[in-house]
Amino acid sequence: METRLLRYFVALAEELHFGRAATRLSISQPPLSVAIKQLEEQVQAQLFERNSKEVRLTAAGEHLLPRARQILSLTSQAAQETTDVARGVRGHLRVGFVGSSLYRGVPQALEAFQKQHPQVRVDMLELNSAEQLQELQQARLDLGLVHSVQPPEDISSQMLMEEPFLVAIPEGHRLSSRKEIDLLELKDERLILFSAQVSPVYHQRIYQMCQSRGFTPEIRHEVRHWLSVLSLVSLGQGVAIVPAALQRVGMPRVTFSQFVGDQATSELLAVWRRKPTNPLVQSLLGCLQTAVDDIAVHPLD
Amino acid sequence: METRLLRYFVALAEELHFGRAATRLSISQPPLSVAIKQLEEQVQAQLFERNSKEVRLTAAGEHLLPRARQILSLTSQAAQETTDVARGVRGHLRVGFVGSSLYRGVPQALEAFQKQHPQVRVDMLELNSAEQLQELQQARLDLGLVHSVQPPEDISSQMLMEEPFLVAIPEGHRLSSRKEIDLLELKDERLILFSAQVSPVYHQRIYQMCQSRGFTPEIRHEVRHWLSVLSLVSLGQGVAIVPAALQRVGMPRVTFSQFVGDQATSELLAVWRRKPTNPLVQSLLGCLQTAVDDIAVHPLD
DNA sequence: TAAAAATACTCCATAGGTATTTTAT
DNA sequence: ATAAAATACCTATGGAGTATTTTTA
Repeated sequence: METRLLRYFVALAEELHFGRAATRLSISQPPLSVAIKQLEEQVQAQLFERNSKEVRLTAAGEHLLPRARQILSLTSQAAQETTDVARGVRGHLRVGFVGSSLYRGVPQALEAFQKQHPQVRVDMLELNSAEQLQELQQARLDLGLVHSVQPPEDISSQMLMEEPFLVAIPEGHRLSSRKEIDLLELKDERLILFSAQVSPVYHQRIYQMCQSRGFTPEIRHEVRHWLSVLSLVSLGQGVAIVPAALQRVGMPRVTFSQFVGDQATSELLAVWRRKPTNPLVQSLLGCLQTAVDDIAVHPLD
Repeated sequence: METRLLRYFVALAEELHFGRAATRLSISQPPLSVAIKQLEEQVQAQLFERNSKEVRLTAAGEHLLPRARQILSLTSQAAQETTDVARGVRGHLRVGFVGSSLYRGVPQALEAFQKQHPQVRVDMLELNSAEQLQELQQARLDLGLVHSVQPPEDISSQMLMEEPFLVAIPEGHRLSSRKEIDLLELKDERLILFSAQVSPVYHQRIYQMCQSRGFTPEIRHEVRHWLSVLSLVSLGQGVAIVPAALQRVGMPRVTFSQFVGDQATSELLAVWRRKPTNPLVQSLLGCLQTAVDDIAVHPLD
């Protein structure tokens, strides 16, 4: 039962006149007669009771009509939607992100993207970098927002931002309000570290920074969320080495100081499958880059 | 977007291999390549990312796949159902009936019919004879069960049963337990008549019976349901002239007597549109005739 | 008798086949 | 180097057109 026959059937059922229905279909009357006969043979059912004066639907025709209409409408709808998905007007994106990206413009980027693409559903999944790469390769994720990694061959990546680590210090601490701090000054401080389990990349980088400066940091607290890190600093439980973006959280009783000289940086990368290319990924990437750059331009507003 | 292309698309989406999909579709590989390309042009979307080593769905393809499956399934379902409707296996019947038909085997006929056609929905509408004819002609009814009428040209009819009128008399009444009664004996009795509004045919016939015997019946009660007629008789409010089938109700304290000689009969006719013929109508007619005949054979069991 | 559906036939578009080329790993 | 998709080309089915016949109200 081809779509064409259903289209002809619906036209005839609505006009109840072969000539008029044929005109509406932009064909001549004989092929419509033939087509209807063919459809009737295919379903082994007479669909119309007809003579030279009138055309009426049979019970079987009455049964088919609403179904044919539904099928035709679903068909054109599916075609239109598919076009829209290809155009990037409509669709579904699954985006992974590391927790710190929330303080680096990602929420703003999402808001802008949703405004541009109201028909697109975006699902956000908080995962660490390694997990995101895995999910990407299994095509369970369309885009990842990760810390610096070596992306595999079939994964593209784009650096969104790179920012220095700062020291977060509680007010009243001996180092508080210092403009610059040497990493070595933190030697005997209680360090609040982000969980190695949740972000091994970050954890390892801090560790290596200290080691290369000649000391092993004393780890007191290991927490699973950046807000917890800042909270503990705020409560005077120690100092923390955090990406600069964390300044924007506005946590009370916490001051931030730069390191003397060049230090390792915290990176935010977007990663996605090289093929097949989902046009929405490119579009979202644009929003991300814009939002991230905006954040960088107004570092403390 | 023809059904054929959707079939090919689903096959390829499931096999993810042109050769295997083509085999499954019983065609060769090249026409499948051409067909997929054609579909992609129609929806202006690449549906598969493909090279000589692998075939994968794009986001647009992922979007289309479930919809294509649904459309194909609805299509074959609609075709099958339409065939069934034409065969009389499945469908929908709207049946009108006059109240008295409930005591003439119609419920039994329906039960038998439903057993034979579990996929058929039967809607019953209690209407008087004239209303049924109107509804039939507007195709809002498939079958009517009416009292004797002159059916119009485009309406077929079949006499289901014809039975004498009896006199229903309360126990203890002077005429009670009489085997035969002359109509004239009812001259001064209080007659309980069925509503002229609900059944003008019946009402008029009783009236004419009396008139032709030389008297005008005294009308005391005019009720809208046969059970009400019998109830009033049972309560000693009068006598009634009722179709013989009413004996089967088993109303207590009511006896039934025949009229002397030939009297007018109460008929039950089935009526239906001559065209288009719904096969279910013929089938239900068969059940009705059987059930009605059964009733006639066992008049008092 | 007249309006409309069905039939007869012709033509051409296109679905499908075979042979071959291109492509990507 | 090889497996697999794309392309080229041919054939034949069948969809659509015109002319005509049949049907029935």
